[in-house]
Amino acid sequence: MNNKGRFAASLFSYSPLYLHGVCTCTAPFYPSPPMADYLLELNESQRLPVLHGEGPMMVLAGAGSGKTRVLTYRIAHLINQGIKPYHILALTFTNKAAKEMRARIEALVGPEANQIWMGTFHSIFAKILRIEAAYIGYTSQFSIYDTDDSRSLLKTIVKELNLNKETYKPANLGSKISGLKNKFVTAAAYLNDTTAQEEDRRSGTPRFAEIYARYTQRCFMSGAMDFDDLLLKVNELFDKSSETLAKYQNKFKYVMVDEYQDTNRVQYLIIQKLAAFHKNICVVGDDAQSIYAFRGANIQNIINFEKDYPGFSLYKLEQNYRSTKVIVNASSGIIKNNTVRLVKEVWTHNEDGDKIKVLRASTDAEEGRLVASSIFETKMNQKAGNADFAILYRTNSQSRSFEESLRKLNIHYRIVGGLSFYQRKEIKDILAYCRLVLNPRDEEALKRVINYPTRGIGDTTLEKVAEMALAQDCTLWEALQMAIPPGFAPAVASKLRWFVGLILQHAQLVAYKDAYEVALEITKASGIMAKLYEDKSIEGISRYDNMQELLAGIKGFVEDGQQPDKSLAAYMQEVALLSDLDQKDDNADHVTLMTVHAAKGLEFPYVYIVGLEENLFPSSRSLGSREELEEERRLFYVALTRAQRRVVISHAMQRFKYGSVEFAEPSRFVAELDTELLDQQSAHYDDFERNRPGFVLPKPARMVPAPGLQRVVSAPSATSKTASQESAHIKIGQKVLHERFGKGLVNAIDGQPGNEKATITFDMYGQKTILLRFAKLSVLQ
DNA sequence: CTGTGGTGAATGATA
DNA sequence: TTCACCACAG
Repeated sequence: MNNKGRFAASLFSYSPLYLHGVCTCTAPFYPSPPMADYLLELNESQRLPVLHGEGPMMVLAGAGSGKTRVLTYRIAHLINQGIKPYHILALTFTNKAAKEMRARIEALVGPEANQIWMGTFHSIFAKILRIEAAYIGYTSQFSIYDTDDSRSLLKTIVKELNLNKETYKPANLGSKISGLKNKFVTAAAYLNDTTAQEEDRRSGTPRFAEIYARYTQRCFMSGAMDFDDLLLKVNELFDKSSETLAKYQNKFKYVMVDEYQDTNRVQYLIIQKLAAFHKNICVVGDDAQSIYAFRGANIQNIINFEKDYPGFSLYKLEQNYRSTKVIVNASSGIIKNNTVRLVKEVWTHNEDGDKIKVLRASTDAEEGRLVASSIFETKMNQKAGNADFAILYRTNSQSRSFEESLRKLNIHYRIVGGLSFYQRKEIKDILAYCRLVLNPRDEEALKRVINYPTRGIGDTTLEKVAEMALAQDCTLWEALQMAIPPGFAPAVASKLRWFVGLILQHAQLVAYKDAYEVALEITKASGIMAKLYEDKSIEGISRYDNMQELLAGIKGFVEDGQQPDKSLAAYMQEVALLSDLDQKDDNADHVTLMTVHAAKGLEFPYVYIVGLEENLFPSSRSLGSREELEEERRLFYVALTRAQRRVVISHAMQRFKYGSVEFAEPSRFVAELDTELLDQQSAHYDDFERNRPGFVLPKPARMVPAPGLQRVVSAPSATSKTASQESAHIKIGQKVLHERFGKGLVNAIDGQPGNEKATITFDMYGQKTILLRFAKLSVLQ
């Protein structure tokens, strides 16, 4: 009857079979009305999913193909068709994306757009959990533990169990627990899993199961959930109470999921449950942009989608509107090196555009200078503004050299990510007071502030209280209240009493004062304000300013007309799940510096992808498995596809790591770029580098005059040995030594002169194809 | 109990 | 390089 099944069957393939049909679909559910204006703004393959009526559907969308647009218009269209906005659930990746989408929908359908349930998985689920908390033994005032809180709790537990903190590192325990939770393995399930525990014994952490169980129990006692719990508990809720599930199934007649490729197992299960009744589920994603496997995202979810909804409609968006042909072709070429892919071919009508530049720097500092001066130059030549540029790196710690160089050229920049505002100590301290006022059982918040500012409640005292809590199997807060008469010197007891009173007093304010008033009063009464005010050091002043900024932010929240609930609880709920990407966008003109992960979903005319070195990008931690390496490659794909007009890539030959210099070689991803799309600039090497033993100077490429502020380095002298000269020595049958792969035998050489590729069988690593231009090879015998 | 200074370990991306 | 933790002196 239809051909959907056939397409569904060929959706996933290890050796991709390209289908040229752009889309398969049934006729739109709704009889075609006179086409609304907004539908004319879409191309054919975008319009079809927008018009899709009921029933499950998936939109596979290439980068820059208008995925968000489709989602936005589809929701708007549903509302125009008479669907009530509060029957629509839309799950996005960031709060910012949700906000923007809501604004665009509002422009199409009017103010009722604010009734759509739209937000991140975490924020929507937190909202549901606040409403339904009683079903799972929580109150609606539960706290949300961030990563630091979780780690600190784990640390306490390890200490309580008298375990070695070297073998049981909080960070490792935390990520293991998170991984389990995302795979839907609860502590109870883990305790029953003898195989897993056997594995723990073998790996030297036999008591892991116990720690996991205790962690879970302590979170529960503290009335707290960690990030993973926000998902896990919703699932638990729906399992426990079928009426609650039915309520939400009925409420959310239409379920939309953006960035579906980045959902994990628990998210998948919840979506499946919610959509089980109406089956009006619409997922949008791009397998090539799946970059969160490390936190449990599972490509399997896309395959499961076929199994769960065998008759689903598949739509593909393959026309890229964002980037030039060079960029589209380069990124497609990169992603083709992955074996696991879905069937999709991205193309564009856009102009060819500039070739991709590769900047080579001798050091990370020079990389910063080269990139900054290239931005400077481009700004002049192209009349571009700062905001047209982005510098994307693999790790946050790489930002420094770019910051310095940009600052020297007086180019304004903004760093996204890294230490966010809400992660700063002074901010977290104030928020911990707020948390405590709302939920005094919150152990982590309590430990954080009971002696901050210092008020004579030291470690010994706290330890005593903790012992009592442990003995009585109650929370610190409860122990604190009953502990006051016995066992404490009168002076200490009165300090404890004072603290309890402080919290209780403000807890009462919550009922009738708004978030700003409560926060301001607790900041004053606790002594934080005075403490921060006293400190007149540079950092101290900035801490005080941050406090003021936080208070101003809370005031802004309270005064926001859009915000119906002005309570402290409402504010805290908002703030706990903010990510750095959600920062209020200011319109100032600055270059954006961020990780590639953070750049997902964004676009910039000029994109600099930096630090393209082995062991950095791809990360050294990814080299162990094909899956992880392919994720790195998708990450590079994401980076490339952020660019609209021009991509510049850079790498350094040496960089600072742990405060000392490490040598680096160019990333394999650079070699994977089609050389026809590359425009190589000259390399800059200092003498130190050139004298390094075993160093082979790459083939000098076309010299490009450095911009005025750039130190000009002369071309390699005639006496230095170039790679092309070196590679001339390399013939078939030759034995060679490679810096990383060791000894090998050359089987074949092909490619253009100056760009030869050699196929070499290495003793240790097997056969590899290597670009001689990049390889550090020396000839044996 | 508090504050300081020294030592040692860590840098993968995130809600 | 930077941060976290520990020991020690006040």
